[in-house]
Amino acid sequence: MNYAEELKKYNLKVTPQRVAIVQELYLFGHLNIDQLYTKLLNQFPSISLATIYKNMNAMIERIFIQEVKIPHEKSVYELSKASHAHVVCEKCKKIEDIMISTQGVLEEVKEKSSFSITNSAMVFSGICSECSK
Amino acid sequence: MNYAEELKKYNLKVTPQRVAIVQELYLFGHLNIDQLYTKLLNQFPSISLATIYKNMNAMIERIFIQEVKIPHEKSVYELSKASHAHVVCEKCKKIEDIMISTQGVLEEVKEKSSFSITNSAMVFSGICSECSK
DNA sequence: CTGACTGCAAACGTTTTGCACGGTA
DNA sequence: TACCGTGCAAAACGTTTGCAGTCAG
Repeated sequence: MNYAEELKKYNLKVTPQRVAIVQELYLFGHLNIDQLYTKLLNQFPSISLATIYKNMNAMIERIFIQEVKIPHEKSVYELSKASHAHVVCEKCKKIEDIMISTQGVLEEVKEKSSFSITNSAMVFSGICSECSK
Repeated sequence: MNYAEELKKYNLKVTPQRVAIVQELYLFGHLNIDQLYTKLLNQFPSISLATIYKNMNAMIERIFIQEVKIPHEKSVYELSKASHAHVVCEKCKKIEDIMISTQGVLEEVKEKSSFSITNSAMVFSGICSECSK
């Protein structure tokens, strides 16, 4: 993944801090603000939380990254990608993406709600295989 | 619905403020903190936001009420009830409950994730029939 | 060279806490 | 009566803003 190119695609200037944010999200998949801040501090000992917030907001506005709201947890952020659901381990807090076929559910939702649906957010919680050992 | 009885079931002392909170949630289905505060101010002109937060936390702890996290919106709160999904109108912000059969989806999730799932949070966004006129 | 980005400090909005008083059981 | 809940004020927390200096294009 060429982080700089991706940033340009979204009309964002390429700065080292932004590249690092995208890189961390690419490598770790899902991070909350604190986790991101901690990781960036290694590369940029004087980086400011304000910088992170400003950049997150800029990237969210352009839908380069997205917020994932998780019951009982802090929000995490991920690079935008094809629509997918999330599973969260209630014990170790690990988050995984899963692709599920939503047609069936979406049809049912449209039938029962009379809304025309354009987006869905599905988060499933439970215990992962490691934690259930 | 007997609000006082419900509170007792959850080991919560019955106070006028708590009864009012439960009543508003029962009548309106989903409210965020500000909406709840505004409504309660009518009945209790000197009620404090601190009181509302303390009570919400107590009721959430006992799972008498639940937080619903909605993409791009403030969280709303509802009385606990049988598992269900939510649809949100992106224009008028109306929220509705819908009962959908989750078996199919849940099976797919279990297959693809190796998590044992105990909870699901599904929020579908779109435009309601009134707003699409 | 110009406008945008960074980091700092201050401001802001939301939620929590401590305390004195009052109400529930 | 003993404990818990309420309301107020202050504190804590997370996020945003303004500004001066720096950097990307």
